[in-house]
Amino acid sequence: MSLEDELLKQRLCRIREIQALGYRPYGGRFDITHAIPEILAGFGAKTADELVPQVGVRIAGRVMTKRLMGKAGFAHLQQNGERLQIYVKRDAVGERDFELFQILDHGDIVGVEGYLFRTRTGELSVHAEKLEFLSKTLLAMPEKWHGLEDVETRYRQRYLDLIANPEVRKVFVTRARIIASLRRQLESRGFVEVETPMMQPIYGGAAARPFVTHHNTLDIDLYLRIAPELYLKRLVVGGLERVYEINRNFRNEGLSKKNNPEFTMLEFYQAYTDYQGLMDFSAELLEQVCRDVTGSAEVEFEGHKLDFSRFRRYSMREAVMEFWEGPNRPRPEEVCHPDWLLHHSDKLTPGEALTDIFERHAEAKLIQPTIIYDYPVESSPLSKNKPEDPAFVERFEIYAAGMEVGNAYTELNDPQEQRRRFEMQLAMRDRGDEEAHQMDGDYVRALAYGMPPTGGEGIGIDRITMIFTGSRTIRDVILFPLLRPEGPIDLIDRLREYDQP
RNA sequence: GGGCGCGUAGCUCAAUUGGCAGAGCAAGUGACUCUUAAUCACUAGGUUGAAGGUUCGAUUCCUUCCGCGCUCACCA
Repeated sequence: MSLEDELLKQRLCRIREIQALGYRPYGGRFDITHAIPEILAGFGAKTADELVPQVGVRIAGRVMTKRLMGKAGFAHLQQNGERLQIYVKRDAVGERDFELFQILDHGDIVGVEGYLFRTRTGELSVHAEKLEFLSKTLLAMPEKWHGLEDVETRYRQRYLDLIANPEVRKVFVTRARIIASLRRQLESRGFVEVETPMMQPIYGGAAARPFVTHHNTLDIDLYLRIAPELYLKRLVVGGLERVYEINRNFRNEGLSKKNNPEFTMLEFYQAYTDYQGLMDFSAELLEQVCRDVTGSAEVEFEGHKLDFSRFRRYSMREAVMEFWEGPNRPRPEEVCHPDWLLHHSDKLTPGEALTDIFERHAEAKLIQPTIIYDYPVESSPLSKNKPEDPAFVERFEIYAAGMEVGNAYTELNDPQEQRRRFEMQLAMRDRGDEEAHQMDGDYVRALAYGMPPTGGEGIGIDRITMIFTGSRTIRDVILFPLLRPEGPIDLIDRLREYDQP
């Protein structure tokens, strides 16, 4: 019999002992007067004298440590990532509660009624007068000193990660604050939050391979969306002139430190502005997120201090010249010249070559928050051309920590030009490009009713969360990142074996 | 999908050139009414990810498979 098996049997026995003492092993409602973090915040600075007269409290939490010394003992209860000590003395709680305390295991969840005091060593603690049992753990907690290190277990059993590693909880609280900051800022500027289809008959708005699913009643294949873009712009046509969505996109592509197949995007559209207007707005938006989350306009990421109060701005051509690696740094006339571009890339068109060169030379060096603007038309079928240079579009991307975190452009609102762009994409698709856009007839029809001049932008929530939480991998900012399925969980068989009604 | 690396007790980690698989925490028993990584004494716990091979002998070397990580490709 394995040790784990032995432990499970012991714990199942404990359930009967708990019942024999008159407690429910999986208890019910327990009204608390304070959450543990509230007690620490409200009373953490009070001296022993200031805790007189007695401050009565009812608290609840998970037993994380326990020190039993004959007829008294201490334990730390954890709630919402913070710990408070309780002192349980037989003379104070009575025989029955003390017997319960003696058989508590690490990981059990209990309620405690008592009063606040300071121990001889000065730690704020609850002097217990009554215990209630709330929930039994059947499995061993991770090691109390080192926590849970195994990355696979951390991702597969995130609940254990959250119990054992308080800093993990902070990452996800910060993620929620980032999203709240964005919502607050957008709402204050009159943006309306909407939800558009996740399941789409035609996928568009980005270049990516989709996931396919099937609807039985209609007997049609549907795609999980790769972007909400084309639906949000339909709404701008309909008069929702400031509109946004924060939701999941799905792309059937490889996994990496920066990519998870499902990820969260903010997309917003604002009528009557253009990409220049959005550059200023983006810088304000992200600086405010940084201030809301860190308290300043700077955040530390892998040894760099990223300053969100000063966005740098380069055109893509300027960036190639500025960040060129090696000798023969190109001159302005070279980065504009098709022959030079095609000579320095194996791509087939000057525009694709410029993008390729930019990605190879510059992208990883864009550590400080940076805006790169003016993209070649080839990779941007939904953006408006630059009037003075139709080979380029009014588009920019936001980089920070060497990652692309945002993408924005002046929206193409000419239906005739949009039809031509879609047909170019169809030609690329015929040549085998799976990621080329499909023709979206209804989207062109919507544009044909007239869409106001509009700027639109997408910001990768997971990636900015990485930056604002100092996370090296996207898996550390997604609660349940995609892993290969685990196979049968043998706990189920063992529970069945030991099941006694 | 390619390359490289890792997988040892529930958890965190050791194990010399291929030579009896170990420690701390967690668990069990006992002592202890201000401890805090509680302490002290004793006890138990392993198909070294799986299968095969080389060898007198494999955690260690080889092959295949499984899982994870890094990286490249794909992709923002």
